[in-house]
Amino acid sequence: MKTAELKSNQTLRDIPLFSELSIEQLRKISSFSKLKSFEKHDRIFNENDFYLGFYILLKGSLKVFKISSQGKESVVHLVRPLTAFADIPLFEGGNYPVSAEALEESLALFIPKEKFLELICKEPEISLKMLAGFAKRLKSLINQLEDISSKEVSNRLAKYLIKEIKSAGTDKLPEPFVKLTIPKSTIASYLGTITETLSRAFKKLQDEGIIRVNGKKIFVNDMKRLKELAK
Amino acid sequence: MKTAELKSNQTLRDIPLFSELSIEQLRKISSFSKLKSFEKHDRIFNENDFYLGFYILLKGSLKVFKISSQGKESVVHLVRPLTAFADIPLFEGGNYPVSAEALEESLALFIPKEKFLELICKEPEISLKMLAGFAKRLKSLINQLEDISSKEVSNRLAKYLIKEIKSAGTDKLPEPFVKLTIPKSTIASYLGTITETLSRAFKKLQDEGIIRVNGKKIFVNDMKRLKELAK
DNA sequence: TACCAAATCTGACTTAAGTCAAGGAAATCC
DNA sequence: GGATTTCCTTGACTTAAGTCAGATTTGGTA
Repeated sequence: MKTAELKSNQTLRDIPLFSELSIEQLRKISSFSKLKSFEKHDRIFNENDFYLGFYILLKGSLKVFKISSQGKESVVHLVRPLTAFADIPLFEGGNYPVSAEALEESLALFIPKEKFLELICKEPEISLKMLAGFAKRLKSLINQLEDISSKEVSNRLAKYLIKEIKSAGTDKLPEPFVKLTIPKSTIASYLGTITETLSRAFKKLQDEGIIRVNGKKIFVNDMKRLKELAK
Repeated sequence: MKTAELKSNQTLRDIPLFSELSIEQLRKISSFSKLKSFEKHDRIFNENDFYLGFYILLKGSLKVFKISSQGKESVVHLVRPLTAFADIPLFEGGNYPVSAEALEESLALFIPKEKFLELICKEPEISLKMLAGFAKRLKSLINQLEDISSKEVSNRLAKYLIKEIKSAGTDKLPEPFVKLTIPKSTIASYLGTITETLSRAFKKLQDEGIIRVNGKKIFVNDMKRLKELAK
């Protein structure tokens, strides 16, 4: 990890959390936050590390995960740019409750706890934004929980693929597709399963003619049936 | 469901969310909130109902759940007194994302969305409390998710029993115990399984001499091993 | 290009948990 | 207090998914 310079306040403006702040306030945030860059496989923090502050991912992607007592990894969150992570302990106290690792070369803004809490007290608008962000994640965790306990792996995979295709923007093409940018082992863990089972789920969807797998590229032949499986 | 009168502002003071407000502010909250009482099995709201506001449970207990497309119930949250529920859409918009049903005779305070959002803008202290509440639930959902995808049913049951025993306050007795107040079918769904499997998990713990089951009363013979299973 | 290591896939097997069907126990209601 | 319904348990069976071991592919690098 190395520390870099924040190029402009425009970058800060793009972060939903800060979108409505004045130039003055953005300047203040720049003054106490730090840009940090990470190589693939770099650990950003470990579960139980002393909590110093939270991050906003600017570039790249990373996984947030826990290691169970039997040593099994559970991916809790896949983080994409402009999203905050490790913000939970800001308000709850305690150490980092999870670990985070870069999945590719990444850039994140580190915001120290104390300074941010001072800011939030002066600028209550931010706490409403924060509440909206938490609310969204609560909803998404509730859905993940429901999915994992009521659907089988191929259904969860279908849902994951649809989301990925949507965010890739190819969902309106005659043959929608995605290139998977994160390792299948991470996807497996995110879907609450293991690589072997995920591999079989891919095969199942392919054998049924719903998708076509070409290495890391997944093409959808039958979006209707994929959506049917996902719900 | 019938509407009752709020007895005093002291009740409001006991709610963590409102613990630091002035008498004046509490009076204001009383003025726009409504006490509602529910019989066992009463539905408080249904998934997709138009969102009107959130609740704080004062007495009794209830389950918050979703019904999957195959008709299976997933209990997401078991609500105990002085806890807020259905507060997520306050900040995210949309309808109720879950359903809620009373597990016994219960009493809840209903707080309408618009009035509450006005209050929160004037009183930013409340949003910090709210953030703390959300943070706690995010952590707990992350743990639930990890448990459900990495532990087997008897381990999850062990963890559940320990929590119940702690909140019953009998954990320091020579033979800690709890009386289960909610139906086993609800516990099963909360633990991400079905009644038959839960029943077998109880039996397994009993056969191993860890607990003793007497109808709805569970006695712990070997707390050490129960804790071992739970982690 | 050829090599190596990591990631992924495949097959054979095991196992935890779900399904179905039936019986027993508890709670609830006249 | 007996009947009825709801809840819980048990047994036999099926199945989805995990385990283990080995083969294959891929990507990065010399």
